[in-house]
Amino acid sequence: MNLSQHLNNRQLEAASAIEGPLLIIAGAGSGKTKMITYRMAHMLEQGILQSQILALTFTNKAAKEMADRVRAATGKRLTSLTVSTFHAFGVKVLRDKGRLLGYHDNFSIYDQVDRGELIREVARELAIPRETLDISKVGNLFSGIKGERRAWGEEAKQYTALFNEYQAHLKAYNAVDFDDLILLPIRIFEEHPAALEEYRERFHYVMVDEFQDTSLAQYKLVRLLGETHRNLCVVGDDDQSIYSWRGANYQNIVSFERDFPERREIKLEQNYRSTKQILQAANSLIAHNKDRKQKELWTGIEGGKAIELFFPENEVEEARFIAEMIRASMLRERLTYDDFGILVRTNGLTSAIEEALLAENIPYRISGGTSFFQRKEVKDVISYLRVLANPDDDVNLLRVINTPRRGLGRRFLETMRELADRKSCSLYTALSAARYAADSPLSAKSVAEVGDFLSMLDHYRERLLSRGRMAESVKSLVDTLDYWGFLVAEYQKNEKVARWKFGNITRFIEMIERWERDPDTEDPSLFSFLNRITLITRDDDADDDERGKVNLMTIHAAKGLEFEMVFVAGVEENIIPHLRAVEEGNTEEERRLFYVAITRAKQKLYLTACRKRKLLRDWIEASPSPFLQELPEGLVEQHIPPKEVDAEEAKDYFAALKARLR
DNA sequence: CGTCTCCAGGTTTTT
DNA sequence: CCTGGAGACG
Repeated sequence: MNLSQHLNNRQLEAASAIEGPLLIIAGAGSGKTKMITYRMAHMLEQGILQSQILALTFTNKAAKEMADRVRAATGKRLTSLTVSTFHAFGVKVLRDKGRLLGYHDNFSIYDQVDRGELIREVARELAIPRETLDISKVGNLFSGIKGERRAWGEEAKQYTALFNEYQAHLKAYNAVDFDDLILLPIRIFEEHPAALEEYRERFHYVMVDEFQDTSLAQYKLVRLLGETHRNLCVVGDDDQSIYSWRGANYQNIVSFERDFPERREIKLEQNYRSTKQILQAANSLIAHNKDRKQKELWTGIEGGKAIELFFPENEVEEARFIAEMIRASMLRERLTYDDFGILVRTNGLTSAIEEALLAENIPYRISGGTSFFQRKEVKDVISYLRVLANPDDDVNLLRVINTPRRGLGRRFLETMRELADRKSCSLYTALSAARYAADSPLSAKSVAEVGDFLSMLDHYRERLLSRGRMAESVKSLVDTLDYWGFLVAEYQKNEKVARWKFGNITRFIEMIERWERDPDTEDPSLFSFLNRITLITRDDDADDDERGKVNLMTIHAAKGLEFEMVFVAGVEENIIPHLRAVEEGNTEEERRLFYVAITRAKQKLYLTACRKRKLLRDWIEASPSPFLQELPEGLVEQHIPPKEVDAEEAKDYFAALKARLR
């Protein structure tokens, strides 16, 4: 393979530096993925074994894309190359070595919904009044503490007892939360040097993509693995760090420089994606951030068109404008649907746009929002599977014990929880005991119901844990539960909804079947299936029929993607930058977010800022985003409809914008 | 004792 | 607009 044929000098330098620590600062659109692909292909060509390489990414999509591209470049089957997200890697380590910390390999993984339910449950046990507890806030606090990005401050201290109980419950349920997937591997490696040694021996070459999005804990994990052989390559762009709320800390770039002083540093600054106009706008915007590594992105792409800024009356107008613009440009510019990206700050902003696209008959795909696996009906089935895999998982047992209804209600559960607390055992154990106990505190009717429930679980546990034909067993389970009858009863007024929901379950079962039959699935067991789907948010299974559609998504979801034509909707104060972020003092991150949005565009960028917008129930006046002032004058063509000019003029900001236009 | 119905409250980004 | 909790009914 001749690298210099495909890569520019900087890229070539990065791709050929295999030994020793390497820091690559890769600007937006600088051919990062290409460089990584060739770097990996080059490594394999140099005789490095697939099994010696560990590549860590942030999203499943990125992992899949990287593997696909390396496969395409080398033409090899990648049987033992590890390309995985941090969390998926954590699962692997935990399944491999979790026993060292007392975990069984059927552990459950809790997402933040489960986490919230567990916190609620623990708070109930500790008799903490519900109204004093903001579940999601406490959940974030716990996550922050576990990820070492928050300390036990004054206001946090009041939750110490709750936290300790939360942790104890997780352990008792043989469950881990997302933070544990990083933390527990670190603990395993710190407490069991032999395990660490084994992993260091195995992975001689470690690579991290989107390094600016790693958390402190993730960096610690990577450092542990790479400390001895020091073949650690990290690739990132501090200007695209947009996940600080989830613990991402681009200061890790500085830490890396400190921990690996002999590192080489390479900057990729040539942009192959966007026109001069777009790149200039992006550069000038991001220059307003104080805290960044100096770099100057440049492009050779000439002949670009102006960025255009429109001010629709409200979000319905905005959506219609975008839909019409797409229709018109398809003909004019000879573009196809998938050349368009519509980016928004929050998921809530997609609905008006969806409606307009539907009305215009424009096929679209939407990513983000509640994922397929979070839908209630799917989650119900998954909860059953989790309980079958791990009966001590109280959170999931609670979710299914009365769904569909079997007359085991609030009072019954209170009795059972009391019993479980008293014997300090799991609910499942308490149920099993109550079923046969002579002095059972339950009514005969409840005992009979519990008996049926447990027998049913036993039956399906046996079926699902023995190898093979999972999909069939799940289908049978759904039939036995009469979930269809349950849905019909639940949505009497709306049979369509019931049918749609059942359709989702059918789809879910088909997914199991496909996964089960896929020869690439290493371990087609219930455990590995459950672990896998917890870590999938987007429905990445459905990528075949998604071609030829307009892409509607949040800016976060758009990172790493590019489109010929990009619309950024809702470029308004309190949205970009988001009000909550500004309150928390994260304006710089919001600027980076806008930077990411702008740099997705190859040829043409449209920005829209509504005059009015419906918030909750009422209409509010909206103002254009202050970031618009940071774009260079003359680059942005502004379209203010003449009739609108007087009424809003009172808004001084708007007047300022208008003045600049003339 | 369990279920149904109505009402209030709340929406940043996601592995 | 959807969810979770409180109170009425069966």
